[in-house]
Amino acid sequence: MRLTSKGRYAVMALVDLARFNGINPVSLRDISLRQGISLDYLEQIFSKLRKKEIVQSVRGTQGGYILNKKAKEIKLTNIFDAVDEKVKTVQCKKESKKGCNGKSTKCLTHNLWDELETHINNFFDKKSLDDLVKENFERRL
Amino acid sequence: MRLTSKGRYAVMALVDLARFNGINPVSLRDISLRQGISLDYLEQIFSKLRKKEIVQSVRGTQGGYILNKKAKEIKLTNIFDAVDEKVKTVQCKKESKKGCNGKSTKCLTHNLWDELETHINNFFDKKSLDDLVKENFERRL
DNA sequence: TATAAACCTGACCAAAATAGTCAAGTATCA
DNA sequence: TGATACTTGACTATTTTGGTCAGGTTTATA
Repeated sequence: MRLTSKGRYAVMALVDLARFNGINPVSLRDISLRQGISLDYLEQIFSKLRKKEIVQSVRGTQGGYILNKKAKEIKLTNIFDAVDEKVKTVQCKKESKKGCNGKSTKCLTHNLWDELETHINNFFDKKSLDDLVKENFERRL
Repeated sequence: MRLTSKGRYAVMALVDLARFNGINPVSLRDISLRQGISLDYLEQIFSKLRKKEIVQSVRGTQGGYILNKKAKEIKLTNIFDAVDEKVKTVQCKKESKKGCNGKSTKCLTHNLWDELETHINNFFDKKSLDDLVKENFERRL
């Protein structure tokens, strides 16, 4: 089981954005420099975040991104969803008519992974971007 | 984030083994047939399980494997540990002297992954092999 | 004691996913 | 009109995964 860095970068970038979120949009270039994430990669990530309406883009000089909702309303689940970072457990549905392993029943661990998914998602559902900003900078927005 | 099937197979095989655990050892061949897991792959997995003393092997004709502890005492954490299925989150320690991303401080999500790891491990610490056997076969061993 | 069942080990490999890079735009503000 | 910044899509090297394959060793039993 691994957590990929795409999800991690997305969260880092958004915490950074949330922190500097104000009157002016924040450019990806600034985020790239502060967080040490390649600009090209950030663009990929923010493209997805924009499509899921987590951020808004502002084009042109002095453009950049702003949060589309309050930091408190953006849950980590939303972020991971946006960048296709899901908790993928068992792919028991490949041959849809059969159960796992091509047998006629569910595999012995089927329910286990379902429970785990729920467990993890609960964790991410509770955490908001605002929580992370507070934890890191010890101040309210 | 993904869960690999090695961990899943290990759990499946052990649930099967726990169910048929009795006077005679259970052969990998039987497990392979019942669970639809390749024999070669099972051997790799059981080699690791044996090293971590989760199972014992019995050689020779009529040989096979038996559980080394009571099913109730084998937690899923132990199983995943044995097959190197860990919750790997951030590898912030690559350049050990620096923080994440080569910066001097921890990355903004460092604590988050720590918390998540704890959260997931709590889940696996609570679940025992015996729980899974009961869930699947609705009877006590 | 021969033999077959079963364990044991390590090397090897194809496919998929990851973690990006690169190139070529388009939009918009100053 | 030029600079800045977003936008998109193709491409790719590396790593991981999910196994297979070959060649053993051990031991119960016929």
